[in-house]
Amino acid sequence: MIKPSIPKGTRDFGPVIVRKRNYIFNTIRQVFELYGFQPLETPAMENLSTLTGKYGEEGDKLMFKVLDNGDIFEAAGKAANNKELVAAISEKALRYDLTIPFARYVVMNQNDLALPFKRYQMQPVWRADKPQKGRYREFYQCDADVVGSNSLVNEVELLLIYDAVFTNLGLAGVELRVNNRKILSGLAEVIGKQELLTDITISIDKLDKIGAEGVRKELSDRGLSDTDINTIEKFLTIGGTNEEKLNQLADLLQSSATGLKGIEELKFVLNSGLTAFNNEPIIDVTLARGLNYYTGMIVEVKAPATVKMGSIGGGGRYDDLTGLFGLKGISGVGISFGVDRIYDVLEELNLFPETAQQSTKVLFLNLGEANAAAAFKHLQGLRAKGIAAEIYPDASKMDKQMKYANKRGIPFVAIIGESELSENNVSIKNLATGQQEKVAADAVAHYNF
RNA sequence: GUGGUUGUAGCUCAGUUGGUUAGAGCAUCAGAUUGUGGUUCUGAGGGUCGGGGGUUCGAGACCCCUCAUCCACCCCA
Repeated sequence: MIKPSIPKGTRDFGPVIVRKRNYIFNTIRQVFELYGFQPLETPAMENLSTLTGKYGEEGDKLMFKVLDNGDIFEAAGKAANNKELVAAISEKALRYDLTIPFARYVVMNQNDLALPFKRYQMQPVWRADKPQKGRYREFYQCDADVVGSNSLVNEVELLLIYDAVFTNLGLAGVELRVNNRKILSGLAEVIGKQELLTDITISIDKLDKIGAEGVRKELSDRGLSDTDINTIEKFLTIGGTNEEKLNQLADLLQSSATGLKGIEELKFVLNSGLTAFNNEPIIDVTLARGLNYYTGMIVEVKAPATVKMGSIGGGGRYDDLTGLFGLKGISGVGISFGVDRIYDVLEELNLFPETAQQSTKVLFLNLGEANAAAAFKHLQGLRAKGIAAEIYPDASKMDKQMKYANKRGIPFVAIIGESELSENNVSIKNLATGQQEKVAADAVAHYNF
């Protein structure tokens, strides 16, 4: 006998969990649709050539490659090294994220798409990472992106989507943190070390984790002078209200045109006057985000301070994403929801509504052929009214059927035994209260389950 | 890729300095109960102690290898 198991870093989602996950997916989807985003699905596999090189060296390593069919033995023999071997025996790989397939789609369909194109996509992606807490080899991403528009109105709309989704999920106290890559570029410019921009952002991004001292040390290791580090430290300690932060930034970055542009952009996004937020976005100058293709606004959503959880969503503007596939000059901006983490937060704060956890409302007990036949009429009547109802398929002992209802979490049991059959009524028992009442047969469809 | 943790029943875990037939709770099944679940009582089934090798009169325990697991780092969602 083989001991059943699933691959490392993958998960089964049982009925209870799928329901709760769907509640999150549905809430997000509903908001995406309300804001005019259109659904897109792309294949689980992409051509290896579409994906390689798009996520850096690390990404290529973490990509799941799909073995070619047929005789790979012969092809493998001709390979001289690992890289050639992979090329010889694999031409497809599992989707690594949703953004690159989206870019590929836009380029392939550029003649048919009405730009700006607003799409959302909720599908699993795969990474051959070493699994650990909150980190899996198969996980879902929920992205919404706009391509083909430089307007900052898109940034505002995407922030509103975050605001709406978390409001609809009943998750109060989330923090929408925003920054702008141009501000970080401006900082590097002011220091005169533009070539170290990536190193600077990577270090700054770790401030929460390793503290000011840690950042200092890392910056120094990456080749920055004490004067540079002092400037960066001054930058990192910028505080106060959004307006005060913007003023301090303007002061610090006055010699950088790029930096000032970033400040202008942030100002617009925050004070567009277009609308009001439930969760007002907060400027966080230390926000950097790892991906270095971002070029404008960047955003990250932090879970309420009461739960120990990092980011539950993030995104930003990137220029020229489709340039990789030969379509230049198309700018995009997008956001992403971390569904697994949102799930954990809702679970911890007990925020899943009852309706997200219930399936069948009524179970009709099966007490023999004639009784079951009577039950069937009620079943169809209830289903027509949108009430989930089912009958226990076997005429088992009553107590077994009751136990089944209990275990399934079905709130009501309907009993049609000999006496009910002759009296033309149904006994309906509420399993939560233990109370039971007889309801006339023709009134069952109107019963308040 | 680096460092560490833990592998014993379906699940969560006990198991003393190495010593007879490896235990508990939960879960499962049956009965108490031929029309009433969630509470209670009685009983039953269920384990090659992750796998392989070694030390020993004797290994679940000690040693080596290996596999799996979870956690941290790197990186990321």
